[in-house]
Amino acid sequence: MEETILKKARQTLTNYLEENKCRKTPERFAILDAVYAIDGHFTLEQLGQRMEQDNFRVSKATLYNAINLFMKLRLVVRHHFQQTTMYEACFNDDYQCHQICTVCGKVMELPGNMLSDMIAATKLRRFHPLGGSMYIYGVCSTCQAKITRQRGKKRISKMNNNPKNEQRKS
Amino acid sequence: MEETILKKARQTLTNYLEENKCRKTPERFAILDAVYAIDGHFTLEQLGQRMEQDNFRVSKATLYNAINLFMKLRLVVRHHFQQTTMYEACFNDDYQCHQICTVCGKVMELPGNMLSDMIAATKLRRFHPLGGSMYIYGVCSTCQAKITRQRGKKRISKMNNNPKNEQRKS
DNA sequence: ATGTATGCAAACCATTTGCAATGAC
DNA sequence: GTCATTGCAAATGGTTTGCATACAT
Repeated sequence: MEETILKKARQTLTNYLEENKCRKTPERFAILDAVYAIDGHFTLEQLGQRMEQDNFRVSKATLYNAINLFMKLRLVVRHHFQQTTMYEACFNDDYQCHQICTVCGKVMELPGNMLSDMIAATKLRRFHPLGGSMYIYGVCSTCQAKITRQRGKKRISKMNNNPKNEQRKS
Repeated sequence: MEETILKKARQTLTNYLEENKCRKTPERFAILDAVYAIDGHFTLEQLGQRMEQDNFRVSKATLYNAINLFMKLRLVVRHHFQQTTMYEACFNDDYQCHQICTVCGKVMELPGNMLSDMIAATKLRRFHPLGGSMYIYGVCSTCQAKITRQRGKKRISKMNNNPKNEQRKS
């Protein structure tokens, strides 16, 4: 995570807080720092743990409070993957693409610019777009390979079709 | 909702159940019928209510059981809008686009083919896409108009920036 | 007859809310 | 000093689970 990005994110937060007569509490900035220190997706739990490691304990209420604010300011996005909720820092990166394997649940990130280009090219009448998320579902190469191999052995293709297999967390 | 679509969806379900030695229970088909009888988004609560109106009561566990299966078969998709979870029938409509106003929370559906075209055009190395969802966030025309009007009156632009305003359900 | 699916209630996880105490301004 | 923000605990909403019963096969 680049230094500059964090600095800009902090500035965005500061601007908002000042503009709206909100308080610049140490918690808010500490949480923002933690968010931007994590690379990639994280749960709220993980965020809290990370902060404790840095000797800064905050309540869940405050975490949610801050995260909600950050989402509003588009400093953070939330994703609902299979059974888990994941957050992600997203400063200056308003468009994100995710590739999700419906068999193993693995999530891959793709460059967001393909999405922004596409939205820019689309005529959205009477709507001013500010960002977006895209989720592409399918089968990853690893699972595809497994399936092909299995199909070779058994004719009754059960193992990759039974929904119960994937209703549990990995 | 077209008759044919429901018929095909039922066939997909039948195929799956037979293929996987699952039971063709009346509940599963009744739930599928209800899902496809509803036009657009619905909550699980609403789905249950709709079924009760049709004199077919099912437990929540069974509703979730069926819905999870349908999601797996891509007969249904789930969306997490602001504070509520909404489901949607999606047979033969594997790509859906949603336009979400970040001010009032209104959700508009857009034709999914723009998304499928785009994904088709993208080289996803080593990934076999089966469907996708896209969410475009921004400000709708109504809210845009309100904001412009407000800005004219007050210079302190607070009303559309305070996150607390939108954390409540409309 | 067998074992899968259902219904119910309890458990669980993510998130919000109410309220008293703290601290930024 | 004032009021927004925090922390805590309780409440809420969505979803899953465990277990006894029902029923599709």
